[in-house]
Amino acid sequence: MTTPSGAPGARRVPLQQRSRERLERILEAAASLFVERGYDVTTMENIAERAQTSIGSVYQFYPNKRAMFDAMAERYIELARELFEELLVSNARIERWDTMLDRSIDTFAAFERSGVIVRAVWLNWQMSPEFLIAGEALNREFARRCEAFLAEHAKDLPAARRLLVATMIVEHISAMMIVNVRRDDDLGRAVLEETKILLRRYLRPYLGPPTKRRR
Amino acid sequence: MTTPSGAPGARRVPLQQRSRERLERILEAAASLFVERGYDVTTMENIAERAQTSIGSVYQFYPNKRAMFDAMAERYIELARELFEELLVSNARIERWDTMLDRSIDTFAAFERSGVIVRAVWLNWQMSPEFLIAGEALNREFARRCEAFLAEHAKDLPAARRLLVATMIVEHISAMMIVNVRRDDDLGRAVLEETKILLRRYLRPYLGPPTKRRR
Amino acid sequence: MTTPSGAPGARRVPLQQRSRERLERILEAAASLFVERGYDVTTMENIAERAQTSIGSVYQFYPNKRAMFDAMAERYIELARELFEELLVSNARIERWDTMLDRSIDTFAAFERSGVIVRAVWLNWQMSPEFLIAGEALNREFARRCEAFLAEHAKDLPAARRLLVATMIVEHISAMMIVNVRRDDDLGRAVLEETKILLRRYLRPYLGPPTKRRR
Amino acid sequence: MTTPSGAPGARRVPLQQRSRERLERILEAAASLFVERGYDVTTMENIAERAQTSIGSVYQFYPNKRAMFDAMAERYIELARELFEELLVSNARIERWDTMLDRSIDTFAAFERSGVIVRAVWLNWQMSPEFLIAGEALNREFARRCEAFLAEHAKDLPAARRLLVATMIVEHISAMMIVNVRRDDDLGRAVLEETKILLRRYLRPYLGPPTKRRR
DNA sequence: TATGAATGAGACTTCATTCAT
DNA sequence: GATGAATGAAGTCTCATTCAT
Repeated sequence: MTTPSGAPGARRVPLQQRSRERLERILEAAASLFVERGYDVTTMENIAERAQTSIGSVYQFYPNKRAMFDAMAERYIELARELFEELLVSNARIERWDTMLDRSIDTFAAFERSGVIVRAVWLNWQMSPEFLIAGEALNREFARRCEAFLAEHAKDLPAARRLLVATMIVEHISAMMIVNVRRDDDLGRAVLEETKILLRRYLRPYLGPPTKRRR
Repeated sequence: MTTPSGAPGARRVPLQQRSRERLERILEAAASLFVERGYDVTTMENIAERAQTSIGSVYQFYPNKRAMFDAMAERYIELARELFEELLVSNARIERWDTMLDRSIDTFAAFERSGVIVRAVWLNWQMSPEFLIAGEALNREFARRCEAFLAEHAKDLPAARRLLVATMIVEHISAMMIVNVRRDDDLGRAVLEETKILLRRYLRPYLGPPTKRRR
Repeated sequence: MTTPSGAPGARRVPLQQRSRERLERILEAAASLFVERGYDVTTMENIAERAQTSIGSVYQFYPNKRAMFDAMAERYIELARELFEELLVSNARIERWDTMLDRSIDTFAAFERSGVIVRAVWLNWQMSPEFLIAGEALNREFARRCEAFLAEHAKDLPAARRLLVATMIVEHISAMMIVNVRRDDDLGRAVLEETKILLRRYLRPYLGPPTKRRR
Repeated sequence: MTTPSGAPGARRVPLQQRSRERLERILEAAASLFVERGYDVTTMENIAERAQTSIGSVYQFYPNKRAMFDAMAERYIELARELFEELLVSNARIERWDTMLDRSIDTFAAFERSGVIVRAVWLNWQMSPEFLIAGEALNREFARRCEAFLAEHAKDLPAARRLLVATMIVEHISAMMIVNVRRDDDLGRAVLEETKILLRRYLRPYLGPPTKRRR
């Protein structure tokens, strides 16, 4: 956040072509290992090896293992923020809430599939004990936004239940994202698709038939 | 499996009152740490300390950390098996699928709340990189059973989609169990309750109105 | 040496039948393990197990592992001393040095074969780094006695070489005893027999033809 | 065997001057401790300390204590093999068996004195319970070679006794090598010299007067 | 006294991090 | 910068010894 974009949290911002490539290789290597084995179990040696560099080079860019993850996380957040803005804009034009839901899930899923780094951050936020708090905070944040949406659109939902329903949406989508990231097969993709149906059926009584509602 | 219940996989099965208490303390300590920090990060020293014993005592009972977890897992499986049998019996008497669903979720939730050891096993199976495979295998097994149920009851569901819907049920419940275990507050419990509603709405088109179906 | 014979170095001198038996069992168990695996590698647990007692009982008799070995060693020394006296007496009656040599080797070999405890002490004195000094001291002592014998009988041997020849006798016999203890087959026994021949041939130039020499 | 000489079985083969020195220091430190205290009793910490390095450095080169010893052993074997070939060649030119014997003993003795590593391997093969089997196998191998020699040259020795005499030669030389290694004083060296005499006298009846025999 | 559980010092080993080349 | 060797704190595990029953 304090460092310029491109290598947030990094020790040194590489300007040379060579260095930038190396940094990218290191980050990808680390991310893929974090996905495969988890943050705790991955060693710095592992990372250097997969990145085809020396361990010294890894430390050239990041002062420690945690900083590396944090750098990924910042990149994740930055990308997610952009995505979210776009999503808001594009959703603003949509009239039906079910389409918005589909669109949101698709967008999020596409994001999660967009790179190892994103996957690594998501998976470890959600699953590594080290980062549970971060992951939960994130979900809470999402839930708050959802709640706002419900406040505006779910006229049939009592205010007292709004947070609950919002949490449901977030946690179920979040869980299915993990399934999606972990199972790279057809079923994984199908589950995501089916989740749209599931949520549509779940939310209908709260949001009403997905006809044009706006104004 | 060959050792008596209560200390499967153990090095030594304590018969004295004192020792049994100590073993229980160690197991509880380990389990609570596994829940709080995760399996990988928890050290044997941590466990001994929280159990208020020496590290030597821990090793008296289990030859290594993994064996300890496995012992918990065996206990989990044993209890889960019993529970499952009971559930089958009690479900057999129920006519409405939505009641069965509620009952199943309640039973599972109660089980998960029944002790730290159960929680530790569940959480780490689902979340620790060490055990991901075990956790996935377990979910697959559950899905298979669900599939069989759907084959019998979900007349409106094409065979090709059965595995998908079964996977949905399992993964969503499983995910909410994690939420339930992790958030020990009211919202945690409410989420679980709401999941019953969610699944009822989701499954209705497949299983029809929850009227008496049997014969 | 300070404690009464029967259990030298022991914590407690067992008077009861039961206890004496147990002590004997422990000592035999320890000795056999010391022979098989060596002193360092043998654990107190191992000993208790093979003696079919508890580890507590072992400590009832000996305050620590070393004390156990020392007790065996004292027993060894005591027995060896007796043997040596007898040997001197019996050798006194013999006129031919080769017969004396044979007799000595046979006696020593028989002694070494007389029990595990003796074997354990010998082997570990000669081979365990822990006890090397003890073993070397013992050999030096033997060599000194041999030297005295040579001084009297080996008229053709210059005084300057006496210690050397004595050392040769001791070290070669000692080494063959180890072979004898380690290899319990025919070859092991044959080697010992052949060593008599070897030493006879070696010593003849120093001690002259083995005719009656004694006045 | 696949790694270059100097660091067989090693984790990492150092190419830098500095590292090679360090490795050598570690190996020497370990060897000297193995000689002084024996393999079992020597700790990795001891080795690091004497080598004036950190324990981590020791593990940089060898994954564990055993691997370190094995590396030494490989070096020993390699050197011994060369030596043996040379010995065969040089012996081929010699006509008298006693000269060959002397030469063999001298060569072996010089080898044993050539460095701590060699001494450490020999001593521990012959004495540490961990390696007894290796040591015995080695001696058996030597004995077999000796037997072959006797088959060709000891016309007066019945075939049935060949193995025995070969075993005698090997075990006696082997034992004296241990004496030689352990006692670094004049007597130690003298014993070795005297052993030549001993074996000459012992073998003469089997091999005849040491005149030219060949062809 | 016999038992065996409890203890903890100390050995082995890994790996994040530093540092010399 | 890049490299990879060096470091040592920290974790795993064993086993001699003590202690409660």
